[in-house]
Amino acid sequence: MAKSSSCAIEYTLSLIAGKWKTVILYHLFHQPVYRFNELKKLMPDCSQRMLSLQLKELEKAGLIQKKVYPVVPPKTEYSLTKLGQSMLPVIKAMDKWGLDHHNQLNKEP
Amino acid sequence: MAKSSSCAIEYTLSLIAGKWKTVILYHLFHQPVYRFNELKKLMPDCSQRMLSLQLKELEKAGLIQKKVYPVVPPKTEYSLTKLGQSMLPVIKAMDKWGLDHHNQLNKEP
DNA sequence: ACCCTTAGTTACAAATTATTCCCTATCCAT
DNA sequence: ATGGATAGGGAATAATTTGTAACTAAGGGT
Repeated sequence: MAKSSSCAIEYTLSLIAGKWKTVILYHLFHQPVYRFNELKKLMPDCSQRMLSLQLKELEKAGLIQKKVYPVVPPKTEYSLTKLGQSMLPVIKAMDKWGLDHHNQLNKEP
Repeated sequence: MAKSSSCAIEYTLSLIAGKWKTVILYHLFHQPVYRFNELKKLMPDCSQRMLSLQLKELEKAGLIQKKVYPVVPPKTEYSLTKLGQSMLPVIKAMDKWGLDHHNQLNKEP
């Protein structure tokens, strides 16, 4: 995304700044392996194409990896790489902040 | 930015996702008060316009506040709100990750 | 009279991201 | 023969973000 970043934070942000990337990472922290359509179901507002793009970028960044089974119908499995796992503190901090401060969330009984 | 987010992480990301927002927050954590041009100097690649926009969005999000002194030439001071301060763990985690993993950074002696 | 400073704004162009809709391949079941 | 399931790809378009450059106000200094 960003060509170069003089600053550590910019760099981190450049890797996770896509609209769905942090959400994907979040899900993969909760369950280590997901198939494409399983992720899709977890993110109903994310179109198939966007999911595909975001996965591709995460993969390119080295945060996730995918395993393709040459079967019919196709089957792929996505999981975090070691690098991706190291992002856990960031994702966790963001999740916690959101839970603590997004009042619109889980308000109704 | 995002209209609504079903998920905590998306919400957090929506508030800090601008190109310079995390950097601004980062600087304000290090020094609690900055003037516009002081921030500008810390972020040479950020244009005046972008800085202005990002500050405005951070303010709208309630993460920073600004104090305007009605003097000539103008003087304004930016600082974190309480809400902004609560973002520290997120910013810190991102900074740490970037430092740990951005090899291009501080490589040469 | 003219320039400097600060903290912006405006207008416009360019680049990046996101959305929509439809298309592919292959095998299995009906 | 048709339709379904899975994991995408492609093209066109829309929306958003970012970049560039010039402009403003108001007072002080020379």
